Amino acid sequence: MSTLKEVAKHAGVSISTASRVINGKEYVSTEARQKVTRAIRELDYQPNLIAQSLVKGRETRQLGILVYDISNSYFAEITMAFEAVAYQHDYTVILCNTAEGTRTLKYLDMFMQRQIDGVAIIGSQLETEEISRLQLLLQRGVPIAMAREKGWLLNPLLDVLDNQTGIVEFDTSEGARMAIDYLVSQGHRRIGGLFTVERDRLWDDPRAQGFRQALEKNGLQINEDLMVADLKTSQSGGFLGMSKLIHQKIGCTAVFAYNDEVAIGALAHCRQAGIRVPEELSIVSMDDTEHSLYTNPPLTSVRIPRREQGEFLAEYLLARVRGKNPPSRFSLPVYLTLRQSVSQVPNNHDLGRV
Amino acid sequence: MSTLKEVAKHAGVSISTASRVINGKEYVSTEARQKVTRAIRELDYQPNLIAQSLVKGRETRQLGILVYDISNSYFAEITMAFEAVAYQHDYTVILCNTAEGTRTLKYLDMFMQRQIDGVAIIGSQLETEEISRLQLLLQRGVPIAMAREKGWLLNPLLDVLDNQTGIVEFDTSEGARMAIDYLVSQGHRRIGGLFTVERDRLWDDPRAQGFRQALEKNGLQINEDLMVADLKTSQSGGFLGMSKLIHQKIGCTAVFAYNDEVAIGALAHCRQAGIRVPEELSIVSMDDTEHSLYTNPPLTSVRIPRREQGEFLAEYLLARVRGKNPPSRFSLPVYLTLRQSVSQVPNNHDLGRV
DNA sequence: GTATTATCTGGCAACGTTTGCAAGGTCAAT
DNA sequence: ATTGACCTTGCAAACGTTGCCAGATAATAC
Repeated sequence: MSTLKEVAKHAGVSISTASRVINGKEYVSTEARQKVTRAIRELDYQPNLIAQSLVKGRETRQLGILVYDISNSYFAEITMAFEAVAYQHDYTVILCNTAEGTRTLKYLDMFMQRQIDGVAIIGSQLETEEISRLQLLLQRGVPIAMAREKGWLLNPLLDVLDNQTGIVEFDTSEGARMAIDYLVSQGHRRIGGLFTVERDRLWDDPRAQGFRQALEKNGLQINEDLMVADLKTSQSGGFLGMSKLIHQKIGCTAVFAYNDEVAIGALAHCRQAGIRVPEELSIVSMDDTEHSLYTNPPLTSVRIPRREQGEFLAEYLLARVRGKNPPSRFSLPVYLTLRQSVSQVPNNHDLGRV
Repeated sequence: MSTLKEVAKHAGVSISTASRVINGKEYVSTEARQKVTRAIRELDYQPNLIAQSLVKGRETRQLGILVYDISNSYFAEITMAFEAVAYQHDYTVILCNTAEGTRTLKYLDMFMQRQIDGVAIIGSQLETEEISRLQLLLQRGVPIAMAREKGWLLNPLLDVLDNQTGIVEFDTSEGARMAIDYLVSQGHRRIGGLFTVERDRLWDDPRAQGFRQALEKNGLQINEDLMVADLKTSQSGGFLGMSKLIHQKIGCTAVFAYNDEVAIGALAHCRQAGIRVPEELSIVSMDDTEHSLYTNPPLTSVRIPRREQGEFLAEYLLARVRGKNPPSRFSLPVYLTLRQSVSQVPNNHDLGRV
């Protein structure tokens, strides 16, 4: 493992000179420069970033990203965009999956120990202890950026962090309202919902809030039996949710799904149960991932931009690392992408089959 | 950013003693131990892993993973399993997406500079220059592990690496044969294929090889017009591929898709073109990701285990880091999962509609 | 009592860099 | 010739750890 010392020796110059060449500094004779360059090539020298980081204080050129579930393409695409930006700036990304158990806390500690340059958080709700770790990180000058849904009832401790972190947010409550409004405009009156929060915290979920608000606004009554909660955020969750909804024996003509994955599962269950979508049942969902284009039928879904999230997070952190003061707030618009999973309800069709 | 020195001072002991406490070494009085422990708590001390790595030589406790496309759930699941194992051993994972452009080379250099402890490679084919970088890595004692398909015509340079790296492999050619055999057993005689390699390298792809072999074995002739090549490995690729196949105007009753993503795209195109699957056209694919369960109809697909790949890669690297000599070869079985995307062809039904 | 061993502690060099500083050059202007 | 400005170079101190070594003290054995 060739070191700078070896390079210097091989080139017949001092370590300082070799260092200057490597860092492209001025005040080096062309002769010395050539000798060092050759030595570097001949020895396959690669600078030791560990030693560099140590002497430079911070500057490990590493960003950490806490993501809830990388196997969900929504998160995967955010992560990809994040990584792409980091790569362009010669930064490296440490990936942390936080779905199972309580990994977050340990990961945050690891970040501190690794003298990481910045931390991005996507899709994990934070416990009190984790927040205090984040505060420690901030105190030590490590920038933090988060992606989050507007409207969640946040741990009040988060307020302290609020104006010290970069935040990209999007209004899923508004998105849900748009989706429901659209369903109503198509004549739907009995609309079911598939949610992933626990039942007793149902109204904490902004998507559920939007769902409710839109129904109320349109003068429809809320029937909590039509709202399935506590599902896994996955296709299997949607599958199960749909079956539960059917067992309710309360007809609905449309279903709002928490996200595309859930909707895909729901779609699969409909198919198995012989329910035609959208003829007999309309479905809307959220995220608008690539999948929603290729389902049968393609899903009408609320678009939550993903690439933009990843890019904002990375760019914010990198700007902070450079000592700049970038805008710390970024609001992403959401909008409804119409496809074929929703159909109009005939006027006389009051009770859905489902 | 409290340092060990500060801890020592605060506790009224020497740095060495503080260090001993932190590393749980013997020969420390309980009194000293208590004082140091308290100082650590009061100062929120976290050891600086950068400094530790520097003095310990290697031991950065970081693994790098080069993965072709993290937004593909096949790769994502391998990555998740890899990360989970790393996490359990207090290792951190550097994520590198290699799909766009020539990132691999630069990433390998970054790995060297970061004194990484091990490298896993999934789904990227390696150029000559990249291989020589890998050799350098190996020379420097960095273990390497790869996941790969049997049967690819490999860069002969790879042979040199072969017995120095951990390799988990699976026979997709065999998988393709199983899939085709099954189609034939269901009476299919004209079978199309959707592939992602370039046309002129078509027979390099083991899946194409298996496709061909199975047809030949069953006495069916190969019609290259029924084999679409050069598709993107994505839903959009499958969508496009299916449309090309239809335009061939050569009827086929079944289609073999390169993987689930491609199959999902193909399915979507069928739907749009009004072709019923499996009644009018059967589809088989490979990977057997979670998606294949929830498509309409659920896909018959060749299972390529994912979690096992990620776990093997991580465990191999970690064992090597520990100086052990783990088995360096691991063959994963593939098998066909039957679902509803294939139907039997009536005896008299010779020409397919597609 | 001394010798031997076990336990505890602090000093110091090392890991591979960067960087401030001072010393030694060269060269043009005086 | 002398001055000063500017290049070029190497020395040495840092960065935060670990781990060897040598003292110091306490405990045990004779």
